[in-house]
Amino acid sequence: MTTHSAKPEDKRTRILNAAIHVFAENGFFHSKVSDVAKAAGVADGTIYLYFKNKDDLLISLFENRMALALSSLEEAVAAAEGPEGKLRALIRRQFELVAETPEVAEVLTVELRQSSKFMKEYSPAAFADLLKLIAGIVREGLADGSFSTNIPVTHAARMLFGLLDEVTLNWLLSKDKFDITEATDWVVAFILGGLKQGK
Amino acid sequence: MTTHSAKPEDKRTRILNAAIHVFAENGFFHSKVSDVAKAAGVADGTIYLYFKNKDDLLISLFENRMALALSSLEEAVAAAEGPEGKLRALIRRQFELVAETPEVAEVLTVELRQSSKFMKEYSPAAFADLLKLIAGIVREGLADGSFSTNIPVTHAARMLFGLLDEVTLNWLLSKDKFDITEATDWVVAFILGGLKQGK
Amino acid sequence: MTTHSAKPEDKRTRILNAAIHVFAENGFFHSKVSDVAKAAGVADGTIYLYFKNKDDLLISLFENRMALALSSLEEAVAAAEGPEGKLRALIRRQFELVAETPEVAEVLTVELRQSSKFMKEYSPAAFADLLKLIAGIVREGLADGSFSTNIPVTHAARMLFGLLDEVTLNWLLSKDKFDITEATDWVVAFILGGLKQGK
Amino acid sequence: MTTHSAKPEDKRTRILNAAIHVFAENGFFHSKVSDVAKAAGVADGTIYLYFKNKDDLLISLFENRMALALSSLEEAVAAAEGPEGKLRALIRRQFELVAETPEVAEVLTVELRQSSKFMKEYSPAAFADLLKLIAGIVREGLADGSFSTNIPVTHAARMLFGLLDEVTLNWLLSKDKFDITEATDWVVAFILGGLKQGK
DNA sequence: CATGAATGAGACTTCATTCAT
DNA sequence: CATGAATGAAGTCTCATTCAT
Repeated sequence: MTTHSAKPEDKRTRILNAAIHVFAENGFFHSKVSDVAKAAGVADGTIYLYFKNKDDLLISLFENRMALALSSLEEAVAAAEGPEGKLRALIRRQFELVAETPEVAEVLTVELRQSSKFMKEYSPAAFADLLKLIAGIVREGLADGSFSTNIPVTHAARMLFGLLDEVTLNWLLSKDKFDITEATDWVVAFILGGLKQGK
Repeated sequence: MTTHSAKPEDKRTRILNAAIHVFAENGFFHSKVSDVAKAAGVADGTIYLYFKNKDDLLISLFENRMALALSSLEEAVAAAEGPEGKLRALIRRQFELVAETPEVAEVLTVELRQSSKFMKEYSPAAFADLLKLIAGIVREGLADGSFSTNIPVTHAARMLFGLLDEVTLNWLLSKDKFDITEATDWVVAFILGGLKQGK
Repeated sequence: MTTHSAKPEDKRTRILNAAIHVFAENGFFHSKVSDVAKAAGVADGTIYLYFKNKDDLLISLFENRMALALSSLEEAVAAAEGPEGKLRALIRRQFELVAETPEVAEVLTVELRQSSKFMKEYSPAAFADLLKLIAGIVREGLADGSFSTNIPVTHAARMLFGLLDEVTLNWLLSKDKFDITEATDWVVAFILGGLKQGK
Repeated sequence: MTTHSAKPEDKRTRILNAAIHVFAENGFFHSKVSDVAKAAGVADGTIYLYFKNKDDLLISLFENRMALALSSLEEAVAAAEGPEGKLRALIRRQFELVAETPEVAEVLTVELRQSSKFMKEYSPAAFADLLKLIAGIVREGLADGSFSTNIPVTHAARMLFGLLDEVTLNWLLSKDKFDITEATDWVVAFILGGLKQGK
């Protein structure tokens, strides 16, 4: 009756997964802890055995999922050749992730902004790492001559992130989802050539 | 005393201004209606004479401020020459607005995203108009040969918006604000030339 | 533009009439003073020039309408011959009044009970007068031998009132209103002969 | 301590009992949910674990108490012989119930009328059953010749109910309560013989 | 007299969190 | 470890009443 295999970790994960669903559906503020508990199939009080409070649940979720996303992106980048290839791989993988787990993307995209404002101090480590990943590619491109710009690298990285972020959000909110491959092409083209590409 | 009696509009405006402050400071969900009332120097109940409920206050605020921002941006664009000039004017004015009224920018940037998720259906008309403004410039540039890209115009416009949006957010959250003029230059450079500018 | 003929009394009456409508529709507790004002075509504050507060409005309304109803009932009774005739006249007039002004009946029937509980001490004078009117008929009937009962007259009067009251309420709440003449016949028959009439 | 742990039903019942007290004392509209909670010895929020809202509390109370009263009345009627005996038993039991639990009677008598107006559609099932019980006795009396009237049975039943209801209310509001036995006698006499009894 | 914008006390209700079992 | 009934603080909103015009 009781599966002994259910390690504590399992339950923590189940709660996080449930939280993703619930937060993606209703947003963090409109979500009730008891909804998460119900979705996770645990009692309300159980949440508090694994998380300090509701905020901690959101933060843990960010950390958990951003780390996952980041490593997936890093993996894709690592497997690609050259700055342009890496950039394309990064963007493509990002869109793949979004398409595979839109609920995760929704929470990360929508709630993170809100929260990083509130908890002001808070900004998930993985977020900084993502910026670093992007910056690294840009830096590499500048070094080997693939890219050429005098925009400070960190700012360029942020702009790239914002661009991806917005396209992601747009995709999440749109009814008739556009095609990921196409999206990748556009974004890469835009990033590489700006509005003067082909020139 | 100065102006003989406060017209209704005055009070509504005062409440909206107060709401901007309060929402920018604490975020919409952490703000209490009574805080807005206090900041506006009116009784709690007075809020409800001008707005249906707390949500309506936020929506009204969006509508009001986005319309103002939009007309300012349109004005700047209208005064500029050529697609590139217009693009630069748009971006520069955007950053000027952000620098002048960071609280407004904060609410529009942070809360709007959250809200466009919840009120899903809701999206301020002015937001669509802003996208149209951007798209118009891009289209003009494509027509006269200033720009050249095969990215669909609406998607390009969205990407431009996301890029601006993110840079804005980054500026708002950063402690040591970067210089607007520089920001304008970077962003324009990035948009026009992408990472291959100069090539 | 201003009809000078609108004597203060007119406005007071207008407010009372409006209150009848509103209270009958929504009940006293669910009715807003501003609804009454709107229905009366006056400003909210004007209500307070004629009535001390919301409760006073209800009380005044009771007094006003019960007095009207009472005098109508008294008139009907006075015009009738003999105890039986008077009883029948009373009952018939009661039903006529109910049919003519159901809203008034509704307020008097439904709200008065509630109120006589709250305002415990309060009980409109006209109500006592109505009981007296009924008691008088009973007493007259006992004196001339038309009636014969050893129930104390005041209690008999109360029972008669309750019976009428309930039939009235039933009529008000029922969809397919029964015929007044028939109702009169039944009630008179019941009162005169009880369940053993004809015996 | 006595009974090991309070079953949920216990707490629900405690709240209902508290509500009776509070509503009888102040009336439904003037009663605060927090007053009921205080009287029940529970937290405000606990009320909402057992009842949807304040209105539901009142409705549940009606249903609960009317059902109890009805079964008591039915029991009394069942134990009596013949239509007259049953009628007398019904009336006597009604007055006994009122004397034993005047607060319950007060709520049922005063608030029910108000409510059946508001919640218009709402009318407790037990109320209809009570009318059926009365109608059954009348019908039985007509069948065996104990009673004789050409008033439609359902209307007769309603009149009987109204009569009882009013006498009950009168007793509740009067200071020097009359004697139940006498009241039973009067009412029975009135119902059986009308004002012409003895004839 | 009349207005109606403004007030602000207070009610209902929600829900994060606790803790006895 | 897990539960989920209970808590009670806190927030939104209503509306009777006032008062400056």
